[in-house]
Amino acid sequence: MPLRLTNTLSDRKEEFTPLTPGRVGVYVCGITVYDLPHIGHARFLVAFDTAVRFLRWSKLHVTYVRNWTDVDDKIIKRANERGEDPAVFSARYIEECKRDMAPLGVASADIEPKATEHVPEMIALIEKLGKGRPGWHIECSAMSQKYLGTTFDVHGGGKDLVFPHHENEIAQSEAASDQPLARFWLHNGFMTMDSEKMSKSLGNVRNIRDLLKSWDGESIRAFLLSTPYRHPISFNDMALADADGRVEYFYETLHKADVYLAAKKFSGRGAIEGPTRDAFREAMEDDLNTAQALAIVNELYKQLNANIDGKAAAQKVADLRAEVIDFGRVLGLGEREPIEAIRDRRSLAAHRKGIDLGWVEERIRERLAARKAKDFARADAIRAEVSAKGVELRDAATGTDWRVLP
RNA sequence: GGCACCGUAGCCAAGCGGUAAGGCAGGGGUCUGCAAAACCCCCAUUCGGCGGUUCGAUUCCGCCCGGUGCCUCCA
Repeated sequence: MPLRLTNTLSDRKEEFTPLTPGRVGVYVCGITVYDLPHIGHARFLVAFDTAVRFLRWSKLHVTYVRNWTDVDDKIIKRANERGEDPAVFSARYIEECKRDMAPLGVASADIEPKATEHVPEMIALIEKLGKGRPGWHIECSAMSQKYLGTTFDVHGGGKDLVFPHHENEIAQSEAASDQPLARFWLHNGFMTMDSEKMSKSLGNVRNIRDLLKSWDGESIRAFLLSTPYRHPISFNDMALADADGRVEYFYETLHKADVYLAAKKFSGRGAIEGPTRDAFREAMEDDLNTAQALAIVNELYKQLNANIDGKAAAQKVADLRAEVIDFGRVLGLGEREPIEAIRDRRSLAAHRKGIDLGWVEERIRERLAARKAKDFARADAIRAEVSAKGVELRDAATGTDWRVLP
């Protein structure tokens, strides 16, 4: 089945074929940098990052351009309020944005043009148009044309940009070039906060940096992918906790597989040509349905667990492991070294709940001694003690591990 | 007022013409000193309501009810 994308121009799913076979040009309207990025920014960044990952997984050569709008009235106003040079101000916020995007697995685009560095191009476009006005989204018209040509494959952005930003872009670009601007227009749906609009006046804007104090960036990404990119998505702590649990499950399973394969002294490679691969591809080909893709990945993780529990052949376990890793690369989930991810995530969770790591280790040592002495009453008392603090002890043949309860 | 979108099990959420994915919660089981984790089984005769089109509708059309967004250079 070919890739089908919902094109805002026609408001329907259309079969996607690149203008130049094998190559795709993607332009996404990026962030206007006057504050820290919020969860709504995370939504579009993750959505298009995933789209690009999938195109590349599909063996297409992608040129991904995502701009930084680093000059506009809001930026100038904000910089002036702080007595700062607008250029210095916006440059700083670009760095802050990058810092917050990294934990969400959002990679840099191939080209990240800045509006301030393309003023001559904007002026040239305006001159072509006759009477023109700086602003009116001319920056995206100028930059997309420069890096991707007058007509390119995909233009993306938030739903709010359909009008007036993208209408203006089309009007001025096409007036100047007499060619269609982009063939496919993709718009991600809005993020609401508990089904309510996220806005400064309502005081419910959540920036990524604050969220990262409590949650693993990958959990935030998993939450964002749990709904198709075009649908509205409602932010709430329970949905985030669900996503966090899913990421936990992924890494626990991967780690279990690693331990299993190491015990079997398996050093081969897994093959990734299973029937599930087709199902996964079809889900993504259906307008990048990450929710469906995630369900398929989940099913595969379950199989991986079942095979380990059932003491399956190492090759079978390695195959399944290779497959979940492969799909994970498209979704940007489960890409870290499992043991490190588990450790980092546990530290974050412990910090969130105010649990002292050293204290837990000490309790585990005490309990281990009690268990060796067959003093199970004492061992259970220690379990209850740490449990009261939100820590769960997990006994295994190799020793006692622990986790922070959700 | 104009224009969109949404309403699927207790909760989150796919599917959008062929007879309801997945997750959480819940119930039962295997395993376990205890406890988890993991796995297996169960959990919507039904998709806001009423009509219509169709051999067949959660999926298309109309109306109604409920929720949200845009129409101010907010992703």
